[in-house]
Amino acid sequence: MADKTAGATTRDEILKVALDLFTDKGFEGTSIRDIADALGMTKSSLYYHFVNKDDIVASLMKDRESEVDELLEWTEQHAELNGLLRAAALHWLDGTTPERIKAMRLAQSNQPVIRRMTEGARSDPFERVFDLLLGPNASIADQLHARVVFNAVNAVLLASRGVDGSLEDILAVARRIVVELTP
Amino acid sequence: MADKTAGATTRDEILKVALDLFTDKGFEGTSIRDIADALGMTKSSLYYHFVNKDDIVASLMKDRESEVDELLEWTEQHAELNGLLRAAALHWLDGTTPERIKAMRLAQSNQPVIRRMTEGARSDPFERVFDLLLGPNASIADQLHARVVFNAVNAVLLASRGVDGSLEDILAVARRIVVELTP
DNA sequence: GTCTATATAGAGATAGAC
DNA sequence: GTCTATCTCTATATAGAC
Repeated sequence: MADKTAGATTRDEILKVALDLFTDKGFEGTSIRDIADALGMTKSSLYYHFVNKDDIVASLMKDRESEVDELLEWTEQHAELNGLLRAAALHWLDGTTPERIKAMRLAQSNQPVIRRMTEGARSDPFERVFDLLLGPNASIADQLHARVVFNAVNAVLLASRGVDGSLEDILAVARRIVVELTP
Repeated sequence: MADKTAGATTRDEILKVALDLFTDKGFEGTSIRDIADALGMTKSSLYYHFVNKDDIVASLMKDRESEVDELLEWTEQHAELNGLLRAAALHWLDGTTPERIKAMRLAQSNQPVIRRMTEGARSDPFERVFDLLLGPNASIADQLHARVVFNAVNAVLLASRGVDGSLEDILAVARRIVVELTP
């Protein structure tokens, strides 16, 4: 796409640094100045690349949208499968990259901000996936259970404070959980 | 303790309102003014009851400390039990009150703030519990898995965005998850 | 215990030169 | 594309009267 010659493009560098800071200190605990300092540039320069602070985190989230669309498509194509919940959850798991993990951490660290920014947005494609997985008559308990299955990676991330698991460790445990929860 | 005559004490009223706002809009997304307005008083009045904004959220968390201490004690007393992980997780589950759930939501909504406020504090008693549950030679995977088991309620809460489950629904699903994960 | 008034600092954001 | 300088607003927090 872009004419990437030597290092990374400035915009990508900004996103990279912002992702780390937002995840660690929180969106509102991170000032534009913090990001600029970490990059060795001034606040003003950031506004050349992004119209405002929200725009930075919006860009971070936009990068992941297509993945959920792909999941929805996959689920539609396999709607008749037996054991669809487990299969879909494992399919989602198999697509988990380090980038997605970072985005998950970002979202977990900034729930109120993400909620604010996504309310009024397009309807969550994840909801469509659950409709397909569960059918129209699922109990509340089954709805909750299915969501936990699908959020296995999130659950491991949430629980992993204090343990320094590698990406492989996290995915392996998430996979084990998915299997144990879907007999 | 306090001479509670008519309504709740003002301090408790403040904590109640602050808990809701911090959970919904986030700690830094909620101003002292927001809290004061919701209570029909002025910002200054809040500073009579709490030395600063951090103090409010610190009080909120302090209220839960004894519960973890109790869990640690229970685990020490049952250290020789077979199936200790499941038993301890279910014991923890059985002590889950609406107040604890709210505290969990607060913590999940404000991870960076909580981290900042608890770093350098006393060592997490939860860590001691996991030491007892796992022993010294547990693999990273087993450590992660045990933490997920214990965080079943958190996992359900995290996954339950978009589903309006009652307290009973949430606890029932969490219990089911604990059982399924601990054969 | 609650108020009015105010101090102070830091945030996000813009203008305009280079 | 990055800078300096600056604007403006809002936040936390305090002083002191009642």
